[in-house]
Amino acid sequence: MKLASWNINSVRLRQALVLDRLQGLDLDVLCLQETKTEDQFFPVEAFAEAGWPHIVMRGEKSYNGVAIISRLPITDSAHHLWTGRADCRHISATIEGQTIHNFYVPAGGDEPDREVNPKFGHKLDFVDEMTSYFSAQPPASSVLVGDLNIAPLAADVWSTRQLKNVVSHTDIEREMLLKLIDEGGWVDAVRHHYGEEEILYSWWSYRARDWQASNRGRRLDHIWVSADNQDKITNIHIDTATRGAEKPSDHVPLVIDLAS
DNA sequence: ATGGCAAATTGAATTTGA
Repeated sequence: MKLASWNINSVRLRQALVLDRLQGLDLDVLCLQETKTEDQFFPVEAFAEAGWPHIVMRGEKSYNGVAIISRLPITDSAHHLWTGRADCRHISATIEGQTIHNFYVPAGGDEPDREVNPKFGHKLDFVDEMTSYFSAQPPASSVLVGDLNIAPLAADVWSTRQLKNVVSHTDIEREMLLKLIDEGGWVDAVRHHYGEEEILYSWWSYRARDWQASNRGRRLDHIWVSADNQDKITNIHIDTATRGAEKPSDHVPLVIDLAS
């Protein structure tokens, strides 16, 4: 199965780009985040006509939103309300016996202090709940993908020193994400493939004059697999070129090939 | 420790992202 994760930053605005990448990357499954579209307006017909008719989504107006687009049948789908909120930050689907979890973890606002910034508290609570959830029911035949909004390793950011107090790379977030991987029973498939030293990014800010020249990226998007899937990883690809598309998302697709 | 931007919504300014 060839599966990708991509924060699309509006699926309606970038519908053509999604179709282009589905075809160009020859994907079986695409997990989207930040679709920013209510379910009734999701462009299901366009994807179905192109050969990806199996779609589950949870969207809302303006914010958040997740979807799983597949050319293989989806035999089950579910979601969980993390931190008790009905926001659209998680959906799961079963495809060819694999349970695929698609997450959009809260960004966390600007100030890395939950006392003055409730959004940061929400983010920490969200990750903490994910840890409890997966610790209690260790994943098997599972894949977890998404925009987790945390770059855990030094080689996941352009400057670990300069981002030390910037939300997404603070010590507490880095520790909590590594704890979630460890206690939740996951393997970071991208690091398993590339090692811990290689500099890897999945997001480049819109604010740079030239994203490629400044290259101040962060690895905020992730693909993890359950331990029993570890030896089934046959390839990992970060589709950096997509950041240079016309009207791009600020995130790029991450792709995994998983042997059946 | 940013910020030179972008998207969606409501009606040119605000919120959110990271």
